[in-house]
Amino acid sequence: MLFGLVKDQENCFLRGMAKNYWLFKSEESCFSINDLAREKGQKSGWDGVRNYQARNLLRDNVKVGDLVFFHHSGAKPPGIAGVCKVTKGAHPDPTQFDPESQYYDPKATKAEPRWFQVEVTLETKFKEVVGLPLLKKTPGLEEMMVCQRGARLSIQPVTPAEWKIVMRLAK
DNA sequence: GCCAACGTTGGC
DNA sequence: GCCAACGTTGGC
Repeated sequence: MLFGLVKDQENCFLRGMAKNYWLFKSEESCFSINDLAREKGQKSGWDGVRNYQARNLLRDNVKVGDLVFFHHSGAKPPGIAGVCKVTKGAHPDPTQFDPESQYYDPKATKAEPRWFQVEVTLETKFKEVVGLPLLKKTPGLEEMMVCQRGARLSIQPVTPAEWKIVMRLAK
């Protein structure tokens, strides 16, 4: 399922067609869309991803120019808060080398980094968060990964059709 | 706070 | 390589 989607997107990329779409999850209390808005240039490295499947997507499939839904987890309600754009492709996540960081990984070395990040720049903050309950009851989003029970992956592919529907909900 | 779902670890 | 135990995520 996931593999199929990623494969499609890869093909898309190879054919030089439209950009890919993603959903990145962040705990609202940890790093919210407002935090991103306050960053210099409204951009930030998407650091702290410590899951191999998500890491692989970041490293291999997320490309400059791709568009990303900024999703707040742990919020009331959880939901999509806005859109950002990938402005720099995969590079080592610096927090893995920082003993002071909560994301420090003593097994990672600069020669062989284990974790990667991309840079995202804020594009749009939605007037209202598109809440997960609304996503779940919207026709056409039944298969959307974030709507699935137990879908913990923090970097998720989004289909163009799903993207369009969510953008319509945001207006 | 509960708990389901999922990932990781480590003994064997 | 299996699988039980444990830890984490994240909706509710």
